[in-house]
Amino acid sequence: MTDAPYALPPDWPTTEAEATAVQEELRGRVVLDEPGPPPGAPLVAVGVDVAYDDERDVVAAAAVALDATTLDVVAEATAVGRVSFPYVPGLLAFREVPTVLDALARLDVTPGLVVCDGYGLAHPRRFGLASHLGVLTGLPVVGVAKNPFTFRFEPPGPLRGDASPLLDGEEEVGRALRTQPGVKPVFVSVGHRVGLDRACEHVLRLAPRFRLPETTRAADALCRRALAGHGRP
DNA sequence: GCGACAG
DNA sequence: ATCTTGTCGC
Repeated sequence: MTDAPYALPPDWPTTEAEATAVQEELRGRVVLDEPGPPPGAPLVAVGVDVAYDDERDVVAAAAVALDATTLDVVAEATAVGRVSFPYVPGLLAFREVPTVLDALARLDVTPGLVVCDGYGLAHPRRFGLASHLGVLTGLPVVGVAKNPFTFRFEPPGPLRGDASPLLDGEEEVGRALRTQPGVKPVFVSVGHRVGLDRACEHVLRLAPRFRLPETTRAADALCRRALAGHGRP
């Protein structure tokens, strides 16, 4: 018997109370003292995202692997599942992780870095979607969100690459990063096995032209296609 | 106690 | 997340 790649734990929760307990358990296994993949070296960066059909209770996930230097797509995978958890702020991971793991398992390359929508450390309990994905896969994971959630920040400078701390009180839980000049920043936080400095360097490199990193854009487009192409060939 | 709150 | 056309601009 070999272990399936990226399998869910046997005690994966279905209720909010169970989820809180599982989250605490996983949080004890996060690794925050690794610098992460060096920005200069060759890297496969994988974007993951999900789309929902609330009518049919269906969720589609996509994983798209890019060469982080050329931004060429080197692999793609999708997975479709049932929505098995409600949207609860702070517990987003339990809604998205199962189907995302399926998509990652179907990818025929090993990710050097995973980029997901949402947060890692920038989370009420310091353990968001990116953190869950990191601990469950063992991969370096960074979270890139479009909104500041509940956190405060001073607007970063206007230039591409300018950044400012994302703050929970006095604590820097992430960074507001300007990926395009004069455009609203994205909100970067670390998930697992990556430091914030390198996380921002990678995100910046992955977003040479648009606000969101190409990993996110590619995964977003693919999961929407997967959802649409479901139910009628 | 209630609302706000990533996707 | 999702509901949603054309339109303005580089």
